[in-house]
Amino acid sequence: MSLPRSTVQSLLASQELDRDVLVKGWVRSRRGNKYVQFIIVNDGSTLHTIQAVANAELFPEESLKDVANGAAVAIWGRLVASQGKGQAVEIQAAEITVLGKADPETYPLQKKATSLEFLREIAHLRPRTNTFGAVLRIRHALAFAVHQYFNDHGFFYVHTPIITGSDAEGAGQMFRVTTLPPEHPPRTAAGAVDYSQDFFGKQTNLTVSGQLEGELAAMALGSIYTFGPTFRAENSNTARHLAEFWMIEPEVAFNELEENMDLAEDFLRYLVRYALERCADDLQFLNDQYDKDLLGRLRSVVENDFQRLTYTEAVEILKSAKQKFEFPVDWGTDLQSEHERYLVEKHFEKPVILTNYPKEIKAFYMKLDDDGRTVRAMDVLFPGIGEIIGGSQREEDYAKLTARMAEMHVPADELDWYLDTRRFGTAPHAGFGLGFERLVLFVTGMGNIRDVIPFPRYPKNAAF
RNA sequence: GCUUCCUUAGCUCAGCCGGUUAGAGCAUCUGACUGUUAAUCAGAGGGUCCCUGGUUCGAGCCCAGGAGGGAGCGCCA
Repeated sequence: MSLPRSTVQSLLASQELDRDVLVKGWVRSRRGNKYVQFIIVNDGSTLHTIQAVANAELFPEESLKDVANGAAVAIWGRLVASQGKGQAVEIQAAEITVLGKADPETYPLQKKATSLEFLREIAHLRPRTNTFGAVLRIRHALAFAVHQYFNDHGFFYVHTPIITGSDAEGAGQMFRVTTLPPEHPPRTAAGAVDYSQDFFGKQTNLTVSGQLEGELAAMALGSIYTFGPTFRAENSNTARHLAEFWMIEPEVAFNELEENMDLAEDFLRYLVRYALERCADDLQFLNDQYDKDLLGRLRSVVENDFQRLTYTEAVEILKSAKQKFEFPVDWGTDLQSEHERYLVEKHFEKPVILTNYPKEIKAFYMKLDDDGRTVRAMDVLFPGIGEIIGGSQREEDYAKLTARMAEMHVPADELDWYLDTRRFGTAPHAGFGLGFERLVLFVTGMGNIRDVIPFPRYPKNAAF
């Protein structure tokens, strides 16, 4: 019996019946009587399961004792049209081997649905559930689509460093990377920790963004993107933040804000369309189980243009809104979640791109508008998610950039390498950052970002 | 970090005004059933009521502190 293993997905789609097959997977359920037993198997290749039928002449009930929920099994048999009603095909089992037992008394997953909070505590086993199988397959498809899109559009994938020697990237608190002994680190004469004796001879951190390095690459290769892990040591306790997450950051030389928005919109639409086309079963399952509006919302994103408006226009809309807000709206302050939600979910009822924010509330590298008050920033806001993309046209003028850095107390000496792009052959360029988990959150309709990454990292939690 | 809610069987939860031996559904185990579809039916086992301290004749229930979890807010992607 040296039959190659077939996936459940390929067997369910097979037109070729009455042939010998081998399937390997994990038992989801076994039921029946002393004459016939039905074994339901999933192997992760698809949301769906295949049913193996074990007749008592070949398999007395005692012999199937270990074929319990959660056990890994190999089943040889004949792929046949099902006699039952719930499925088109099934396997008439000839031989069943238990590859790995799962004690029903202690196996934490049961046939019945359970809470996402409980599954978060057993994140090492939750991929075996329908929900997380679906989420992880969709996550894969979206990651693949990211590379597909950029490759098709002439972008180069650039690997920016995970460990960074700069702590001035301006995107939040960083995790320190060091090999110095925490109890007795070497000290300088002045008593400070002597990082010159550390592994890299200086203070190093985990990256909070690959953008600055991405800009360097874009100023040579033209169109680039990064797609890698990113770390923020911020005490953010929300359903939309992680301490470790994956970020996609395209950067394009010669692009200005308008083209940056075009790229963001086309890119997001492509990703959502890709998932709708490739992950129909998984999305249908999530739609039915969690969010009846999911598929409609995804189609609406694919079919409708995003609403573009400036920060100033948004403030005017919010000020004349009938709705009362907890926080007042005032030009110059950043918009609150409730304001963004109003614009996206109530006023426009579609994704919104907000541009030209006051310079005071945005990063130092964003290009100053001619009025000197606003910068060429853009935030893409999605229903239920909030900010899914943050980006800008970058300040390419050396004098203006260094002036902004001085105003915002960004140490220019540490970013001298970055300033070289403005010294030598500077040019307009623009880019943005897309939080990959926020994209997966939107596409799957999950409510908590901790449920769209296999092993979530957040304050007080680094299990597994 | 702030606000607020929650923590009772493996899971999801109920538990009245503080009062005898803490309950249900599902799961598990045993049995029944000739093709089941989250199979069904019958029975059984299963509890540190999150922890610590307090009030009380008596605490799952009231009080204080702590731990863990959810939701919202802030920071942002």
